[in-house]
Amino acid sequence: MPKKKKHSCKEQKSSAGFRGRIWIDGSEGTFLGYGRIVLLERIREYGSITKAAKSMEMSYRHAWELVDSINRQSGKPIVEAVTGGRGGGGTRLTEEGEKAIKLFWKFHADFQDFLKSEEKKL
Amino acid sequence: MPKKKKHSCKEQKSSAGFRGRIWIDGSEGTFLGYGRIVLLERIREYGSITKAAKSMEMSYRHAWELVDSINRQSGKPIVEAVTGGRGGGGTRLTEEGEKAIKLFWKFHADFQDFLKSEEKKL
DNA sequence: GGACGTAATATACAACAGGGAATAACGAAA
DNA sequence: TTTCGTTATTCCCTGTTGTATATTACGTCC
Repeated sequence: MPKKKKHSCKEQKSSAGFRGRIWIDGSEGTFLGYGRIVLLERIREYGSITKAAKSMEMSYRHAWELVDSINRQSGKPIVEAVTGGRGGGGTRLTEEGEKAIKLFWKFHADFQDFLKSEEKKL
Repeated sequence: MPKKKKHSCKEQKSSAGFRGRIWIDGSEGTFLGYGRIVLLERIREYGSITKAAKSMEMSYRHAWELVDSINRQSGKPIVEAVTGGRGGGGTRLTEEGEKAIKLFWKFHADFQDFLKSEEKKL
């Protein structure tokens, strides 16, 4: 499992001076943000919270808390964990999770466009 | 000096699920954000970092560091401090500071519109 | 039944941001 | 010269946040 580039705020940064961050809120505050989305994608890729966390240089505990927060705030489960069994189990994304990721990236892309348009106004 | 409402993230929150925060970047990272702008406006109102900080329930130390960061990253000074003298001195906004505040609020208003339009797309 | 690797959970530890308090410097006004 | 309230600066303390570590639970495969 190769280590992937750690998420940093710079990935949110536009070329010029205007910057920002977006989230989708839930009942407990943040429901989905950039970091959580990356985590979900890594879980999809590795099928394991443990491996996903390691690939982001994030502690398992933190990753698990994020996943738990996401699931608690979603009507339908976003990720489903299997414990025990061959390989010890694992975690997979639900169809609802895929839809949530798509929704966030659309929001994110629109926001990048917004930042660009703001900078053009200068 | 009456205590004013402390800034909280909720002031950034839109009615529905889409939320976000914006900043204007400088050479050291954040140059102007929501909290810094409120601080500048309080300084304009009170003519004093001490009073401005108290009105926001922010420590003087923190307020001074923010002001210092703002001035360091701006070509022209944003706030000018006078030390000593009757009343101990004070701090006032420069014309450049006024322009910076206007610029940020415009950016902020555009962003609020953006959030609203995103929510309408749902 | 034992091994394996993961989820789930608790506890202790480290790092850091920010708060609070203390102090010196400052300079006009009385 | 003394007074005054502010700026500027330092030091210590605390709360929070996340890390590291250890332990238990789990279920399939050998």
